[in-house]
Amino acid sequence: MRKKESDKLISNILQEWYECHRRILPWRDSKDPYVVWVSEVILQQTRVSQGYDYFLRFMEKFPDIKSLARAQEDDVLKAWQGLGYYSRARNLHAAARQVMEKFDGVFPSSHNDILLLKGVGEYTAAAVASIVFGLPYPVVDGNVYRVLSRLFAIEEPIDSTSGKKLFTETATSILDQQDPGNHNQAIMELGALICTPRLPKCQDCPLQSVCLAFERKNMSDFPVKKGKTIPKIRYFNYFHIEQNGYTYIQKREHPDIWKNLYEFPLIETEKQSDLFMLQDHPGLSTLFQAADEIFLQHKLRLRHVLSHQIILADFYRVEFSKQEMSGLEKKFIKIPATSISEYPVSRLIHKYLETIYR
DNA sequence: AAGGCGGGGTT
DNA sequence: AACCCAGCCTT
Repeated sequence: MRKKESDKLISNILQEWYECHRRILPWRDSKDPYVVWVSEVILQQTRVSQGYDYFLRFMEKFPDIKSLARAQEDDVLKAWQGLGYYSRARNLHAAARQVMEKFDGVFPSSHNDILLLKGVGEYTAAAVASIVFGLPYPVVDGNVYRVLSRLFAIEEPIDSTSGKKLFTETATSILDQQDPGNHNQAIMELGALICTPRLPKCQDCPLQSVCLAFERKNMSDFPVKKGKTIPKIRYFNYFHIEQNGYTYIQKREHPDIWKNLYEFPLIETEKQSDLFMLQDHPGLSTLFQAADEIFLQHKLRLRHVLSHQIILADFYRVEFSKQEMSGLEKKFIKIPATSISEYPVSRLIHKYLETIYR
């Protein structure tokens, strides 16, 4: 299909605007695939302002793909602590080892091979392929959905299979084959700075004169989305033990929130529990097998709001009638209380520790 | 095709 | 309070 003149015009406008208005960012225009890859993964579902410092610290701690591949997963997760979507860190780490083993330590340079890496989907593969290797693949992220749906008044839902296909085709049609990397960054930057979700800055937009949504004054109707997820409420009861300067933690290993992060011993209940319900809870004696008597003291209640879950967390201090609690270290990891800061934990646990030890 | 996975900023 | 962010993976 021959590219239409209007498509070339749009790309030219985008790139001219980009040249003047682009932000200076540490990963911008790097031709090191590792740098671009790490930045793209950090920026998945994450704003630049939120990921910026994480990127700098991550690159300082893991300067190249070898150092990342050599690292312990715990250390990678620690560098990711607080950023969320921790599968990104686990996959990034696994993919670094993939590159060392399957690609002999050289980051793959074809779109197909990049796509084989764990945690790399269509978006990230297109971003790295175009920005680093100059390959003509269009990025289709949240920014692009927004810009294109407004520009062409596309009412197809972006969270449908047909919609993804249509938007990818549209992005392909306007893609600058000569400089796909610059074009891709330009359209994303416009989405981030001008064509924002609410109150888009149409008065500053270089595409105003060719934007259908602007012409119809219905920018807020785009993009169309059908699904909305209702957050699920969960009740976590954490048990904080501290004996002789030691505390006990465990690793969340199930496919659930915060997989492979650390936390205190936990009982999750169907409903909100209180001190008395937990004292009699059969799970409590199971959790601390050998204990004769268990004394609980409620310390803190935190409401942790996420986009797909609301976690109501109660924290209890635990003491036992017997001084020596052998057997506890069989189920849990016994560590000096002060060294919990060396382990990757969720924001929820972090908030608790901050409150208690302040 | 649908649901799960974090945390924080903007309006 | 609702929305959504340089998405990906599993079921």
